[in-house]
Amino acid sequence: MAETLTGVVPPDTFPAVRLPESFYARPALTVARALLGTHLVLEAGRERRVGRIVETEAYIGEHDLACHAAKGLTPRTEVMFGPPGRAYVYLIYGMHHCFNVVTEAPGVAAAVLVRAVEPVEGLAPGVRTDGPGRLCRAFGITLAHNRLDLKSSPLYVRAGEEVAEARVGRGPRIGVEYAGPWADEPFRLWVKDSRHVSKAPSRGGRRP
DNA sequence: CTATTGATGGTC
DNA sequence: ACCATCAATAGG
Repeated sequence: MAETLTGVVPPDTFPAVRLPESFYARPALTVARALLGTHLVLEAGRERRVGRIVETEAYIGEHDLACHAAKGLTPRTEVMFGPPGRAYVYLIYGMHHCFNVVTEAPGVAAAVLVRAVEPVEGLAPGVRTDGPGRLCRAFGITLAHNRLDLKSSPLYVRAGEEVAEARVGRGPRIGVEYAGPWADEPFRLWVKDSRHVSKAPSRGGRRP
């Protein structure tokens, strides 16, 4: 297996494993589903960190009030208006980073938030990778990775094992209650039998 | 220039 | 339930 060469294999020894731009050039919800089971990879020097994506959320465009692009074209959202297959990384609450992949054709501002991965390689035992902030912390993903092209940079996604439809869970996105009717859209997807899916705060549990 | 606000997560 | 902590955004 390639793993036996970890640490001595130059970056881009296996460029073919990268998902092509055509993978990302589709509606965000389609990409969010297709990303389940794929591998997020970050090569930093001799280190390679890999996680199997088990939870995603789709932000489908400017009309989606939960999507940052609903603010229009700004310096922050510009990358979402650009070509598909780029990274959109932002800082939230002053301390956590969130990693997204840009989807759809240029001009359509949509993205998929990667909310959780299962450790596959290069991640210290016990380090949690459930939750968008925790997985970025584990990988070392920061604003320095914003706008990177996933098909030509050390940060990319490669094909993984298929996830059968029966194993896909679906529900409302987390933390977007401000988005009115869009908060209820079931644009969050996860692998049902994974222990590494983030624990979603229960909505609707609030009593008057 | 100042004010507000989070695609969160840890702690109480 | 509280809150740490700052980039981006809206508004003056």
